[in-house]
Amino acid sequence: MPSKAYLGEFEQMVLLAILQGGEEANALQVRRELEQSANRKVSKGAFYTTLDRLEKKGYLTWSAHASDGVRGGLPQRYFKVTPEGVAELQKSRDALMRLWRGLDRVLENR
Amino acid sequence: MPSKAYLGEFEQMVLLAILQGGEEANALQVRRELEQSANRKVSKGAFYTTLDRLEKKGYLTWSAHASDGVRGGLPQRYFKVTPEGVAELQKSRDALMRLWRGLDRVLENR
DNA sequence: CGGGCGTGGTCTACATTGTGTACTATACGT
DNA sequence: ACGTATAGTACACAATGTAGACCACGCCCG
Repeated sequence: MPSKAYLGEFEQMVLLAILQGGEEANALQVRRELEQSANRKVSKGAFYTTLDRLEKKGYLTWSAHASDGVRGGLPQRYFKVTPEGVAELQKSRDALMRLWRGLDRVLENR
Repeated sequence: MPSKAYLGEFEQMVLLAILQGGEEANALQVRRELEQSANRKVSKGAFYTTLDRLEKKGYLTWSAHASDGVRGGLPQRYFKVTPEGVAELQKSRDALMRLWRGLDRVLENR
């Protein structure tokens, strides 16, 4: 019984930021991508909490890789969006696309 | 002091659905638009609650027009997105645009 | 060679947003 | 008049968004 719920606004962005990193994106990379693209501050709490919830829902998986050479080098988490995650992203995107249709005049930010 | 918070996923859609109705969209119209475009059921509760919250934040305004001729014709609410609302929509849209960039291969739903 | 500091990551509490359900009020039709 | 469909309201609760304090680890310094 797949998802009855929809991706939240932030969840969506997190998933997208992971995809932007290509296969296996590491946490720092993702966080940076997020802050840049969305132009907003992302606290650790917000970030990891969301990540964990997305995992629980099956929209992403992760694995820990030893981070060598870096200060305080703990194992880092590397993320990957599952096909289910991608599917959800598609759904959200489609809906937005439809709702934006014809509103370019209004929404175009120039 | 403008918005520190971001539009939620559903809030965004509601605002967009109003815009789709042109100037002054009436509730029923908006709800229908929403259900169609987002392909999801929208309960009255979800709908009006969100509308009220958006109003409180200054992203929309509304007025009541007598609905003539219809069964049980209560005054109906007509909605209008404020410039602030539009600005928020733009922000969200821009962020998503940036995050989608280059992912067409992955996200294209074919 | 041991303690401070800068890491990445965890936990937890709380605010905001998303959602359904039961209820109100008002005219329409009969 | 009265039942009923209709638009909208009230309220309760679930899910998501968010920050901050915390923890464990290894590098660096003395």
